[in-house]
Amino acid sequence: MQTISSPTLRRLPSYLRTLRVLQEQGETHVSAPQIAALTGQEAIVARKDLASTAIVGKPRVGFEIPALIKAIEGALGWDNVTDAFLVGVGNLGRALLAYEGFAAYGLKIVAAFDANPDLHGSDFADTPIFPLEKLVDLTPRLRVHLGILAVPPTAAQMVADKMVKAGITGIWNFTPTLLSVPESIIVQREDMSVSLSELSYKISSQIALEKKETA
Amino acid sequence: MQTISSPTLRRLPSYLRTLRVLQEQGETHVSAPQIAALTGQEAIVARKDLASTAIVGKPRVGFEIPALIKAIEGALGWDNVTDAFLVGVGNLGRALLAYEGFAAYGLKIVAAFDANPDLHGSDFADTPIFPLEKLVDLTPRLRVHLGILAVPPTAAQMVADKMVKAGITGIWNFTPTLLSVPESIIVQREDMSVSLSELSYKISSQIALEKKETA
DNA sequence: TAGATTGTTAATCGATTAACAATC
DNA sequence: TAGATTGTTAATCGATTAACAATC
Repeated sequence: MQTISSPTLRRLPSYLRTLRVLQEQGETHVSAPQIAALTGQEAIVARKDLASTAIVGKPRVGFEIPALIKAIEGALGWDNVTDAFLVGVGNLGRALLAYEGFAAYGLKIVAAFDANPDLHGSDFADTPIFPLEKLVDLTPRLRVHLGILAVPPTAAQMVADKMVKAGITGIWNFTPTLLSVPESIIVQREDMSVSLSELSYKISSQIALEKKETA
Repeated sequence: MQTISSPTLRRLPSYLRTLRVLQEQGETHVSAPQIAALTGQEAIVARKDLASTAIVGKPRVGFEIPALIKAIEGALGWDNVTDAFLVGVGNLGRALLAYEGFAAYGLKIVAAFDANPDLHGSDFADTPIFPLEKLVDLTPRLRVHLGILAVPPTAAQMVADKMVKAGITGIWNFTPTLLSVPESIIVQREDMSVSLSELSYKISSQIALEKKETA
């Protein structure tokens, strides 16, 4: 199995989204240049990205949409549903629990955990909320391998430790904290400041440019 | 002014966070290798990144923490507060409104907008919520240049058009929709599927590897 | 057939990493 | 002074982009 580069992985979801829309519209085939136009990419980029999923197309015709959807889902591991736990039912946690789009990514949050006793036993967005102490018990019982970390930064490492102890193999970290975990654990950061820094830089560069032009 | 590469921009926030912690702990100086260790980077990466902010350090001693913080904030445009609007007070919108960390990034959400009349006139996290129709009026009056888009995908383009019409120059897009806006408008995507695709791929690669080893 | 699109190889570009002299 | 760290130049690596023959 060839490996897929990170930039390609980050572009595949928008192709997939576009393909699903096209399929709903009754389209049967699509070309790489078409996908590129619909996702704001260069044609050569889309062509290369699709190639990395190992699907083959027909010159002049393009790709069969159902097969291409399957190929991308397969490449991303979104073809079978992954059960996940969420820890931290604050504002962000609730936003994640309520987000209906995860199903399209093969992700299902089957349970949530929080330290606040007032929440225990209740549901949010049809997901039951358990005490944090139950995490270590329930993870192996429900065979969950993915943990979503949405707790305050101060609790992040402590909860990550619990997740590792429980047998979680992947952590989606919505906390700005750098986690120290065993090497075998996969950690994916989802840090808004990372994205905001790019935006701020571009905006302040633009403002600096405008001032220069005015002067 | 030299430009700062995107990978560097994406690493600067975690350096900044670390520096602020060190400052609170009473530290006065820090070296690039120290910062690297605290943020999980290679020493050479941190050294190069810091160099791109144009700050100079002292061999053997490192950098003065207050000066370095100012340099990074300045490079990112986080040194003066940017006022922003948020449109879409759903679960995600509320999570963003309640997030206290934005202040550290020089970002302040001064008003929110929503189509739902039940919300109009009320506050969430001390931020007033206005009808969507007020957006075009209020943007120039409050001199806001940054819009945060947290509406359902179906409304994304329509709201983006309104933002552009109102005079917004930068859009932080939490929607999976590809926006069509004038070239001068800066759009930053914050798409969870992008991050999730990397994580899913790594997890399914790991599982594939384990199966291979077992076989 | 004609020609748009694919698959693939080569060229370019830019970021990462290495190397090392300067210096506090 | 000795040596850790800086600033900077060079080498490496990998992604993007270009080029083009194959093909439906």
